[in-house]
Amino acid sequence: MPAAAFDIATSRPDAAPEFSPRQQVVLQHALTLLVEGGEKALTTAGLARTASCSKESLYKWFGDRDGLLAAVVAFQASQVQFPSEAGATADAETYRAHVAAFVEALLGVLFSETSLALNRLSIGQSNTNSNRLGQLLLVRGKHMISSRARTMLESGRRHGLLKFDNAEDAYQVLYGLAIRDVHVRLLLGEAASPAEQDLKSQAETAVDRFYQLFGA
Amino acid sequence: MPAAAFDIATSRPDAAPEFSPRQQVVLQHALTLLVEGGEKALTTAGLARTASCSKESLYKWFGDRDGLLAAVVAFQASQVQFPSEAGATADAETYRAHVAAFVEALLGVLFSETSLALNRLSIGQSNTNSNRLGQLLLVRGKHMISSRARTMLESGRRHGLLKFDNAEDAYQVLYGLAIRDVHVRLLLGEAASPAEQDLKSQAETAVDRFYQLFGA
DNA sequence: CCACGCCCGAACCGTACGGTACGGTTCCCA
DNA sequence: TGGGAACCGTACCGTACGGTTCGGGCGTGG
Repeated sequence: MPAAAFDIATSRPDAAPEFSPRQQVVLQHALTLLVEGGEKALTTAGLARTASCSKESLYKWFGDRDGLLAAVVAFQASQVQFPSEAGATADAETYRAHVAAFVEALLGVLFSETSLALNRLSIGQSNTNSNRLGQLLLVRGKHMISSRARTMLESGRRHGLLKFDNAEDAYQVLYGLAIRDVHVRLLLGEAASPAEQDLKSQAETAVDRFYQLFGA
Repeated sequence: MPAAAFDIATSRPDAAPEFSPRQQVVLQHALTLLVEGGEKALTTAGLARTASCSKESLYKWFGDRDGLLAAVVAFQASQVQFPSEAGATADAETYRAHVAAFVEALLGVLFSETSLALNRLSIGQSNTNSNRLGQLLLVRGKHMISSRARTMLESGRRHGLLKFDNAEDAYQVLYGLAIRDVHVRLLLGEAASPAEQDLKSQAETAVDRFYQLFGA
């Protein structure tokens, strides 16, 4: 076993994996294969052919197929970034707009084909491999977003715009109002309805209802 | 190809598949294997050994492995049933209790290991096989429940207990308030927190918030 | 100019698993 | 009692894919 094999499980979640440019190109190809054909479409031979690299290099870089999958997840997670919260002090309207923009961005990420493909992959593997992929997706994806959301909501509370006891709880409600069962239905392969594709208005109504529950 | 191969895709969704008792036993074994070890644990040879039947019978009954998986989904869907709505006329408190009971039952089903295993399976396969499993799960599972929920909510509206424009929309909100992102987190392999395991209180708070939004 | 390292492409190996074939047993029904 | 249907257990086949090995090309540094 090469010592340089990719092992995200033991690395710090905030440590950047720092893939080489060549590796990033290969990982992007892997991502494309995954989005197009699901997990079974991502074979080592197929990726080597598509990305014009050798299987030997794949195994040198990523250790084994599981390492490759983990690298794909980590790579894509590193690509996603949310709009950083603008100035901390803001009036009620712009704050609410910030919240709506956050929700819209969240919907945009979760409903993207890339995110769906990676979620399908991780969920499909979640009862094998001691579940590395699921943990990875949760830590690098959901938990990052959740912590970002909590600070946003806490800021709203400090400014007297929102009222709640538990920021995590409030975020979960916001999430539920926005996502409902659409995420799971998309994961199962159902196409989004036209109304569900209008992310902006979806976000608006979710924030409307959120303010009915938690507005000060 | 045997003409009797199991093909749910062309059968009416409300037509009972009617598996023979022997087949039901085998399907129950298959379900157990799936819950314990995920999809890769369900091999034709393994199932034949576990269920003490021959691979030849499996192929005669279900056509091929995909037919077997579809049969497992259909079988389990036929096992789940919700508490049928009690008397149509009810005062406000018992109606609200009905809604809470419905939500609690919904949580109980969705968070069960069996449901999670089948959802993982269907999601993992959702970009192959022209997506039979996902369709099956949606039609026999989610859509059934959703239609049941809509009639329940419509009844509440007729009795002047709830107020909304679109029953489907209202149900989606109720779903989102109750499930939030717990379902996906469980699908990804994260363990439920103690609070999340208290289905009754989870359902109560969800219904509380639902009434804040849609109570008459 | 040579040596070394990196990498590509292709051939190769082992295995796991889907699917099939077949002999033997049990049970039903004429 | 004979024949057939259903079924079990097992052996078998083909293939796809993860993983390894090897030869050759290309750039770099001494």
